[in-house]
Amino acid sequence: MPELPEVETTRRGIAPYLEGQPIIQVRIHNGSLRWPVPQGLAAELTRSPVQDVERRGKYLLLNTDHGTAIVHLGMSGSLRLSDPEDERRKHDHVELALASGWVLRFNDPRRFGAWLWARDALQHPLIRDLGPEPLDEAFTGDLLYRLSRDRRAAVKAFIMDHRIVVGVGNIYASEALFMAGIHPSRPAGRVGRDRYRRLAASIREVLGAAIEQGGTTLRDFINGHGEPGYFRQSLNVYGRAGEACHRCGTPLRERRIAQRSTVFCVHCQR
DNA sequence: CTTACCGCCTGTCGGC
DNA sequence: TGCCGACAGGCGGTAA
Repeated sequence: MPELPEVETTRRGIAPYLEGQPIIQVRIHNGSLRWPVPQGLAAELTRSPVQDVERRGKYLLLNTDHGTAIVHLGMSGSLRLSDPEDERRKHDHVELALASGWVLRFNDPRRFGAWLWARDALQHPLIRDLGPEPLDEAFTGDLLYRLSRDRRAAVKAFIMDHRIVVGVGNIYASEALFMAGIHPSRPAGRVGRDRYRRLAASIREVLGAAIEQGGTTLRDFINGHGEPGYFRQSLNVYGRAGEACHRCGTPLRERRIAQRSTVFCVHCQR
């Protein structure tokens, strides 16, 4: 499941192959994604090259001089560069043929992903109201503290709300809460300033480490070149229900919080 | 305003 | 071994 580190890993993998490179053809094999792929996408993308590939939260922004393709990987989406000789795979829904000969292919079995077009991506409704980037300086524990006053929802749901901070999905929210020693069910408004400072630091740390290791591959995540990420071995709680806590040995518990399975240590997280 | 929940979709897994 | 239902989940949308 692509979260911020996986999207960033993808961005780094594909950017050098896309930037400044004319797109000579766009093929849409199945435009029935989360939203229909807009009719005009192919014409826009072939009009002028992508100048740079940017990331905002979990959105990839393929910026051209006249607009931006907004790409989201959803749950099961991936982008990979391939040789045009290589056969198209099942669920390769969008293909960009580059002047260099490479083909960028978007594969997405569950089709929760998206390809959209915007003149001004930062003003697009999906992007406009997003909170700060967790690796930017604007993201601090004090910000979390301020925004969480009077909130009764679980702190885990709070940090997964992308109006608060972007890019923190189910895996890394669980990991950051473990690292900070905060119980995921605790109401957001009942976490103090110092603990939010620790939580913000944990979020930055876990996301940063995951990026360095090329993301987490559970089943299907691959980077822009079809390779897995190696952060999975660093996970302390996610996917480890019933196993011993790495810190104290207590068996980890699993609970659904805000419709998401959540693993935590009752001893280390309060 | 906040919070809770639905549903999109397919692959995988456990139970029988 | 094969079938089937449950489950996974990012996230917008809607209802309360």
